[in-house]
Amino acid sequence: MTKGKRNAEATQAAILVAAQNAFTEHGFDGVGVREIAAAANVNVALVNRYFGSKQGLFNEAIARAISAQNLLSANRLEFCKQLAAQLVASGTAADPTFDPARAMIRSAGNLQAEEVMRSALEDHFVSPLADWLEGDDASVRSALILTLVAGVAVLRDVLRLPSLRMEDGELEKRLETLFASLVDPAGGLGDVGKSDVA
Amino acid sequence: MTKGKRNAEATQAAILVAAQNAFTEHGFDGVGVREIAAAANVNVALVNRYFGSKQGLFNEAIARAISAQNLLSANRLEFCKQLAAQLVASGTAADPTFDPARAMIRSAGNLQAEEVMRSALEDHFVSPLADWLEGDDASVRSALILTLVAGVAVLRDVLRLPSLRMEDGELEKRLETLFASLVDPAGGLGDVGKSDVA
DNA sequence: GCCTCAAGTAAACAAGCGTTGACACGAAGT
DNA sequence: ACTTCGTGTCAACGCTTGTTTACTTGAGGC
Repeated sequence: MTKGKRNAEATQAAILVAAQNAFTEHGFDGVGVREIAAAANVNVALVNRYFGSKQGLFNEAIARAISAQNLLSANRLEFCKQLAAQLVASGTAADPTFDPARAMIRSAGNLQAEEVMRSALEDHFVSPLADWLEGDDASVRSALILTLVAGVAVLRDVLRLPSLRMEDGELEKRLETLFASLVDPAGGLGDVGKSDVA
Repeated sequence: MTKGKRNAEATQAAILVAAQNAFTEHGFDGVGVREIAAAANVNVALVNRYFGSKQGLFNEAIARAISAQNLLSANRLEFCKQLAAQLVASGTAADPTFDPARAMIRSAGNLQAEEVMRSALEDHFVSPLADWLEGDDASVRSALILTLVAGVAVLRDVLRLPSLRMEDGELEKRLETLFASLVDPAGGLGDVGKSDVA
């Protein structure tokens, strides 16, 4: 099957991988199809042949990424720990890797890309997570968990904000705590009798 | 001074406003200088004359916005309330308005824009806020507050994630709680049941 | 009036973009 | 051997981009 030459499957895969890496680093508008094709050692025209358009390629890239991860298997405490750990660990790879979060943030300027990302995140992240949370305002709490993930992706992985790139230990602990307060249906909400900040 | 015609000051202002609105809606790469000039009822060449380049125009737009807001005057509780309220209120204006957060998110794909935004946020938001917080890990806590702001900007204002666009009351309450837990140096960290105030 | 310089205009530049159609290759089917 | 068709190549299309150059217009100083 994999002959190395004249193999459509391998070519499509190569294009997809190159596109994912490129989108991660430069976003949808920041990279051209010629660059992607060159990185995949493939002719430009093949991008349009196999994926219809640059937009189609982006859609496919996002779709593959979203449907490939599942964090909901662990118990509630483990979920918080794993999510926090994964967040502070991301962006540490030396060689360019596909990071869906970064790719999405960097493509947030494109209107069509926004649409793809909205439905992908709502259907494959917020909604399942809300079901799993199983409490009051599960929808809002789920969305707020994604909010933290997105915020970290923006400031730490994309903008590389100095304050978020050191003291990883403290950061991870704080994130874990925040997640925990959102996983718990009560979650520090309730009456303001105690815990007063003034 | 303001004669309506052949007024350099007014022209620069018009270009800047048009640019701010355009960047808010389409991001740096999503809008052309011709569109901006047209929206400002101004010739294209004047953009480069008065701001040097499209990049210079963007820098000026961000710089003006960042140095124009200050939320740190209130006490700690009020700060949380105001920030949460401002977050859920943003993006409700009917006519196009300049929203620095949205403009930045939508421009996150551009490398030079990233640099401007990084230093602007670090110097004029995270750093002052960290000083104001005055506790252990003030830097991390400050950055995490901005993380929530950025996350909401991404998901609610840019991607318009359905889950974050309803139940505004609950959302605001939850955000306020999260902010409070980050403003408080202990902030739910450490052993359970304690919430000492400095 | 006249001169001068800032303010505004028009047109073109060079480069890049996504996309497409016509063509060459190469292996499999008969 | 010859046809067939999926695969890959090449060159160009039309369009948009940011920027610049040469030019025209307008208002104030003398």
